[in-house]
Order: sequence, then structure tokens, then C-alpha cells
Amino acid sequence: MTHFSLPKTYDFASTERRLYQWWEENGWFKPENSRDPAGEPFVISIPPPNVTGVLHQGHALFVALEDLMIRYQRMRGRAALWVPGTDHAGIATQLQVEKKLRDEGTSREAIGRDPFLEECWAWTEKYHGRIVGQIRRLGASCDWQRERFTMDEGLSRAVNEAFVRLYRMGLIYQGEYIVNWSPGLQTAVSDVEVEYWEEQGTLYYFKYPIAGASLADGPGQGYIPVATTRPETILGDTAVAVHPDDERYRHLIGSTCLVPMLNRTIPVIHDTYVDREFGTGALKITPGHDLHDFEIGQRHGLRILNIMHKDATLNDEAGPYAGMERFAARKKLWADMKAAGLVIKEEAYTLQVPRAQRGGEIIEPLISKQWYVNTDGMAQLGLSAVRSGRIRIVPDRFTKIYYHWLENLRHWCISRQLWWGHRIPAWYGPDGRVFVARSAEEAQAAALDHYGESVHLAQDPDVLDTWFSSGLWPFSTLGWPDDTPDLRRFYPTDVMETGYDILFFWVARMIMQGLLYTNDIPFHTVYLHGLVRDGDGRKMSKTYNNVIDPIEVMDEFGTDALRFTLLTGSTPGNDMNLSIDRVRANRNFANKIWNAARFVLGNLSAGNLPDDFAYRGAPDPAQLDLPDQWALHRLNEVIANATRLFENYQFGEAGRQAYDFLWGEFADWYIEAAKPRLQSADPGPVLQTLVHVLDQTLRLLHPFIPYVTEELWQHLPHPVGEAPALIVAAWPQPVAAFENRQAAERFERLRDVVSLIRNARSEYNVDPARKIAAFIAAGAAAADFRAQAEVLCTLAKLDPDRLVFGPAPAGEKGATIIAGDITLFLPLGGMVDVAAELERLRKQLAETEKHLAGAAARLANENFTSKAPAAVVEQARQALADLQSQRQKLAAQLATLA
RNA sequence: GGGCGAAUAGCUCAGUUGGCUAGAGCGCUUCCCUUACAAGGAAGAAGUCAGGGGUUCGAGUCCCUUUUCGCCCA
Repeated sequence: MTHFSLPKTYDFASTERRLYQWWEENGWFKPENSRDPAGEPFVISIPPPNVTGVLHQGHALFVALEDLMIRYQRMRGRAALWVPGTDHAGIATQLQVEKKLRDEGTSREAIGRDPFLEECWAWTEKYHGRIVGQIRRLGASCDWQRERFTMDEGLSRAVNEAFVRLYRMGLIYQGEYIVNWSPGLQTAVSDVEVEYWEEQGTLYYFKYPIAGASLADGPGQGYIPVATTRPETILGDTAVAVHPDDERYRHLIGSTCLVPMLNRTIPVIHDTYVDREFGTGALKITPGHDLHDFEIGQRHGLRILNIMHKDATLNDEAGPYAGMERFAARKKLWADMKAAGLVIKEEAYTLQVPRAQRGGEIIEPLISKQWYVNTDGMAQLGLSAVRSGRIRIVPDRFTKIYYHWLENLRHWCISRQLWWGHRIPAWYGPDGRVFVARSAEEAQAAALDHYGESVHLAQDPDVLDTWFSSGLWPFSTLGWPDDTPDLRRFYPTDVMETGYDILFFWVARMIMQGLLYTNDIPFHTVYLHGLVRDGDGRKMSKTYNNVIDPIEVMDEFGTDALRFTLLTGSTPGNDMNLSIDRVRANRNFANKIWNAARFVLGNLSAGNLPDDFAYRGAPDPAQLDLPDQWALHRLNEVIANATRLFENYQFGEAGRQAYDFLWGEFADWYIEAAKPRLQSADPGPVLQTLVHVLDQTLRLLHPFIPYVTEELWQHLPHPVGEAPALIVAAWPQPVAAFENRQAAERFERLRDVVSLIRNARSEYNVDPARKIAAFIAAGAAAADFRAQAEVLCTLAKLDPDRLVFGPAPAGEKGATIIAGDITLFLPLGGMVDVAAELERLRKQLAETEKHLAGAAARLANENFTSKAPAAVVEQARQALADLQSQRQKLAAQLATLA
């Protein structure tokens, strides 16, 4: 027997790094080293974090969840593969590098494209280790040898391949449309990268002069009243629209208006898009600077006028306002219009301001030439994959949101005017002809073919939306477009676990692109988690100073504590509030497990151990006593529940059940009951049970809290042939031979009586150390009480020498305890006075009467007895009988005292 | 405007095929350093499960509705 020595408290700091390294060195993160390497794989692709980012609670939550699933499936025997990697995060990284250059007194424009990209690569390499190290610290059992980066050579090839294929399918095109333009970032962004902020603004009412009339002729004659939230766009108007059925304005259709201050002539048109109720009922049309106006302009063949430069200053089309910044121009123009008598009024108005998701700058809709993906067909593919059930979204309610988004999907603007990213694989010939190709060489060859001579080709300067490469992630990380062994073995993957906030950005696009390129679903299940907020439910933000840094939490309480808190404190798809109190409590839980194990291990190394003791993997059912039967029966139930809950993605509940079992049942009752029995002549079965239950519970908890469970499991004895580590040990299964509901209920009756004795002791302030006498008339349970006398005495602090099985002598002073048909008497003498005892028993009687009334009423209802399941009715009958017996005994005892 | 979520003990939250007297952690009260653990143990107080209506033998759970808060989409 090995010498036993474990510190009194669990020291996670000295454990975590060592175990992680040990797991990794032994290759247990690799599917090739699973228990059945040729068996069915289970695969998750990591949602790649921003390579230059720092760990936040969102990362901690997804790592905890995905590692939980991976560890669970690995223990179940699947060849589990978790593919790690990072994302180049185009805009975010470029902004950071630009800031660095600014701090150095230079800029990307000054140093040029290639040196800038070198800076980006250096930046990326510098920070890559930080985020990856932080993810490892969370215990992530990823196969690091398969780590990928969205800009690495293979993935870049995948991006080019995808682009070329889409282009050749006719699904990629270039066009001049309204885009969401970010003047600060100097790039277009896609629809999903725009957020609409509700802000207080102004609705500006003004007069649109009618050519050839006088303003004095009034509304509908001299001018058309129009309202706008963005007066500066007046300068780009190319029409005024009214509703065809609007009596106020219909006679003006076909006439001409004059653009204020510019006196450009524009037509009055009619369109049913116009909302007669809103504003003045007439609409100014600016096809160059508003999406809806653009669409109206298309319908009516209106001229598209662009009045802005890319930096949101006005261009020459704005006449006297050229060169002014957009908001300065708004102010100046409005003042000028006021002076010219064109202003009607200003009205406070709540508007939806489009702002860049990154940076918060006001987005300017403007016309520009961009690359688009025609998503019509892909959207249909994406819809049918979920509608048919091939892909399931958990929780289910997000399915509707997914449908709605795909059903209303507009074409995807994929070009970005950035430098850091996948450069668009399109080259232009001298005459502007486009050659889309997988490489410059391929483009050159195509050009030679076309022109008959070698020409200079210029590559498109733009890069692709980061999400374009992310959309390929589940298969590009496995080697696509090559037909690699990994792709064949591990694709499609199993679960895509990520935040609901990127359902559109990422999940939908992976599904669409997966179906299109691989002709298969990229995963069969989408599991969505919510946001991690602070303890008071506020969004964590640097401005509120309420950010809870996962690293600091792990430093203080350990990785297991953080993981368990995140995993048990959240339900699928719902936001969670992270409270430090809870983390502390879970740190205490880790320590509780630690000490429960110390107890077990201490007894294994104690001198009273049988010489031939060896843990056999499970106790012998024939040798079990009542507490063992109870513990093993409960273990069976917890295993079955936890497994079912895991299969239903109810991880939190699975964790809580294991927690409650270990602390509330194994530690609080089984270990306590084991103490006296370990002193007996044959502690073998008790030891077998202690080790077995602990071993199995550590397995159940391992996916949640991998470190403390592995550390302890390594100290436990194991039968020959057992796995070398908990991480690759088998997930528990219920054992039929331990199924014993009846024994479990008998033990629980005993447990209830112990609680009642403790309660009485406490009520009468009996010194906790004092052993007291007792008389027990246990009725049908008498045999159990006799058999478990030693356990009973230990748990309830009874004096075994003064424990009498039988009715109490009449007239003695003491406390009477009644539980169903069991009556206990504690002869506490002077500690108990009649008044207090009467009060205590009356209280219990009142309680009993209350429940009895309910139970009786239920059973009196014929509908209940005939319609409810037999088991439920039987249970109710049993409860009623117990309550009746209890009432009768309470009443009798009260009568005796009174 | 449309959709979704939340509302359960003082606080933070569980409670998923409807079925014991609705649970946990923290906090609170009383007692205990009992040889696994004071990061602990024992006992206890504390809830009209947001309001109203309905379905059902039975509703925290399902349906309708109202209120408050939050999110997504337009």
C-alpha cells in the first residue's frame, strides 16, 4: 500500500499546469490515442478567437462547454477531436497595427502595403501565443498539432478555391450598390456589421420648391413639404416622390422641383413605397445615399448622384458645400435654407442611427463598387438543411430566428478596403478585363490565353470579409480543398458550439458554404450559448469597469472553479450572470472533493486494512450492507440522469446533480455512515464501495472540473487493465446488480430519523458532543434500526449502551420524535420541559395535518385515482398511510403530556 | 411595427416528456475547531413561483392575457 499524504487543501496552482502538460505529452488530446482509435469520431471545430485578442469570459464559457463535450465523448469511447485555431480578424488587427504605427509617428500609407503586412504578421505572431496560452490554461483538450490560422497557407488556398468556385458558378459579381461605408475605417462593411442605435435626433421639415411656382403659393402649389433626418443628403436628391393615391400631391406628379440651394431640377415621381402617414407624406429621393432610395431610383431610372468622398466630406457635386465634413455641411446647409425661407420646422425625433459594430462610428450609406456573393441559392440550401432536420439548433427557439434571417437575406458584400486579410483573387488586364484565378500564375496564364501575349495584370487591392474565410472553417481546417485523410475521417464535424450573437455572422455562413462546397452539412448540431454578464446582469465593459478577467479568477480560485461556475450557472441560449461568490463556492466544492478523497485514501493506507485488500473495480453485491446499497443505488440514478442530461445538452443540470450527490449524499451521509463501519472486523465491502463511488463520481465530474478529478483519480487504486488516466477512462454506466430502490428507501427512512434526532437535540440545546440515550420503537423498520444501530449512534450521537429497542417507559421526561410509524424517545430529563415539548409536537402535528388534508383530498378525488398513473396513486396512498400513522402517534403523545 | 427571452427565498440562480411538503449557493440566526475538510459540520428562519384567466385528477412547468425588464429583426 502506498504511503498516504495529501495536503489538507487542494492546491490547484501546483496541479493545473503539470496535469495539462502531462495529458498533452501523452497525446490524449489526439483522436489517434482514444480508447478505440478506429471508432466513431466526435469532432468540434473551435470558434477561432481573434489572434490578437485577450481572453474574456465569452472565451472561457465556450472553452468550458466545448471541452466538456469533448471530454465526455472521449470518455464514452469516441475518437474525439477538437480542432483549435485562431482568426486573423481583419479590421480589429489592422486597427491595432495602425495604432502602433501612429504611435511610432508613421502610417500604413506612409510605409506601403507589403511592409504593413509584415507588421501585421509580426503583430499576429507576437500575440498568438498569448491567446492560445490562455485557452490552454482553461484546460482545453484540443489537438494542438492540428491548430490552424485563417491566414495560414492552407486556409488561404481554401479561400481562393472557394472564391474561384463561386465565381465560376456565377455566384460572385462586382457591382455598384449602396454599401455600409465606414468613413473612419475607410472600408465597406456587411449588413450584419452594422448596429442600429436608438438616438435622439431631429426631423427637419422644409419646402421643396416647385419649378415655375412661388413659395408663397403654399404647400401643394408653390412647394412640396418634405421631412428628412439627414438634410445634407438634399444635395444628392434626384427626385421627390409622393404616393400615387395621395390627394394632396397627386396633381404634382410629373412636375419638376428645384433642389434647395443648388437649383438643380428633379422630377416629382410616384411610388407606393411612400408612407403617407409619415412626416409630410412626401419623400425626397437620394439614390446615392440611402438604400431604399436607391431601390426606388432603380425602379424609376433615376440618376444616382454621389455627393461624398470616402472620408465623408462632400465632393464637388455639393456645390458650395464641397469639402465640408458631412455634419458641418448639414448645419451650414440648414442655416442657409432657413435664410432662404425654405425651412418649415424642426421636430425632436427618435431615430435609428447606423453605427459600425466595430468602433461605433456612424455608417454612411453610399454608392461604391464592391464584390458580392449571390446568396439566393445558398440560403435555400441553408434553410432546407435545418428544415429537414439534418441540422438541429439547440435551443430550438433559434431555429425560427435562423429561418427568418435566411428568408430575408440580401446579397453579401464581401470586399473590404483593408490590407490585412485574404486579398481578392481577381486580376485586371490593361483593358480592365477581370481574371479570377487561384493564383497570380493561373491568372497570368488566363490572360496570355485571352490577349495572345503577356500583359501586366494588377490584382484587386481589396481583401475579403473575415467571415468569408471563417465560413470555410469546419472543412478548411481539415484540409479542404484537398481530399485529405482528416477531411475524410472527421468531416462532417459533430457540434458547432458558439454564441447566439454570431448565428448570422458565422453559423449560417458555415452552413451555406459547407453545403455548397462539400455537398454535406458541416455539423449536425448547433449549440448556442448566451452572453456572460457581471454579477448584477450588466454587460461587461471597460467603461463600467465591471470586467471580470478570467485569468484573475483562475489565479484566485482555480480553473475548475471558474469552469464549474460557467457550466452550471448557464442554460443553453440564455445569458448568465457571473458572480464571484459562486466561483468561490465552487472552489470550495473542489476542496470538498479533495477532502472526501483524502478520507477514502487515508483509510486505504491505514493499518486496519485487510492484508489482501485490492480494489476490484466494483464492490461485490452479495456483501453489501444497507448504506452501501443506498449509495450504489443512488450512484446508478445519478449516472443515468447525468448521461441522459448530457445527451440532451442539459450540461448544467448534469453538473448540479453530480455536485449534490458528491457533497450532499456521498460526503454528508455515506462517508459519515462509513466511519464506524471501517472500525469493524471486515471493512472490505465499505472500502470497496467508498473507492467505487468516488471513482465513478470523479468520472462524472471530470468533463466539468478536469484538474482536481484527474489529480485525485491518479491517487486512487485501480484494477488491472484500467486506463492510465481519467481523461481517457470510461464514462460510468449504471450497474443492474446495484439497482435497489427498496434498500435505498429504507436507508432514507433511517436518514430522516437521524435528522429528526439532530433537530430535537438542537431545539433542546443538547451539547453536540454529548451522547444521549434513546428508545426506539421502529415498527416495520425495526430490523433495519437494529442492524444499523452503530451507524445510527454515530450519526445521531446516541449512546450505544443506553439504546433500547422498544417503547419508552411511562412518565419519564424527554423528547418524543415521531416519523411515520416510528417513535423515538430521548430521555433528556430536565433539559426538556413539558411546555416546550408540547409546543414542538403541536407544531409538528399542525404540519402533519396540513399535508394530510392535501393528501386525503387528492385520494378522495375519484378522477385522481382513476386517471393518474398507478405508481403516482400508490405513492400517494403510502404517503397518506405514513401521515395518518404519524398523526395518530403525535396526538397520542400530546394526550399523554397534557 | 414583428419576433424572442426573462420575471421563483434578502442577493445570484436551478427546477425540459405536468406528479412527493418548490431547491442550491451566498447572506442571515443558533451551536460546534467531532482524528477528510472552518474553503468545514449540525440545526434553523426565509417563497401568493410577476398579476389575471384557462386546460388538467393534478400547473413553477402547457395555453391565453396583462405588467415590467432585456435582446434580435424591420
